[in-house]
Amino acid sequence: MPHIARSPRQLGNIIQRTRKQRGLTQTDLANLAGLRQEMISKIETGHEGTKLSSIYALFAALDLELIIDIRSQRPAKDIEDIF
Amino acid sequence: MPHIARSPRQLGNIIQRTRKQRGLTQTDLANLAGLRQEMISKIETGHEGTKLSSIYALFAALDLELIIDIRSQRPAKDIEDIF
DNA sequence: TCGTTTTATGTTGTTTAGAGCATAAATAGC
DNA sequence: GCTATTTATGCTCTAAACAACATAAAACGA
Repeated sequence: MPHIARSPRQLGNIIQRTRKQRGLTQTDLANLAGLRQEMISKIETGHEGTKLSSIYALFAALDLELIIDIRSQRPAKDIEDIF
Repeated sequence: MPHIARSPRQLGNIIQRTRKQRGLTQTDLANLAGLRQEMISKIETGHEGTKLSSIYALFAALDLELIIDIRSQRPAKDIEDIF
């Protein structure tokens, strides 16, 4: 199921949730993505300055995909990722 | 219609296309997003090092939304954003 | 074609990401 | 509770983002 990431904070939450679903620690994920554990920690807590390359590295490691859409009026269902 | 951005390059293409649909120049968009025209140029051509904050600023200005999904087997239809 | 607008490129200075390492804080298991 | 694991914080250093300004290159319109 797709998740809307309206902020780095929400993006971090989604990454964290996915990582845990995969049974990975921050260190595991860091190794998979070629990053460091400290950076995963920052990203998961909503770091604004993260680079695109880091995000894509994480997505590849977690098998996630980035989709862009028009911020239209969506079904109320999507009020799920608020925090 | 949603677009998959599998790389900064594709993300840049989507941003550029949306900007033109809105009838904006790079300078217009830069002003809207609080960035500089040179940066829009780099982002649209696929700059890997762009910061999340810049991407979100652009998305807000263009009324775009970021969605995360599992990179599952999608309908072949989505072979549209390849370049 | 010429002149204008738009986009790409280049430079310098400042800020910050991220590596690498240490360690503190928090969490989980017993 | 205690211990081990995991996550968060703090440090220095190097590389790179971004602002700001200039200007070249490209695209557009009469």
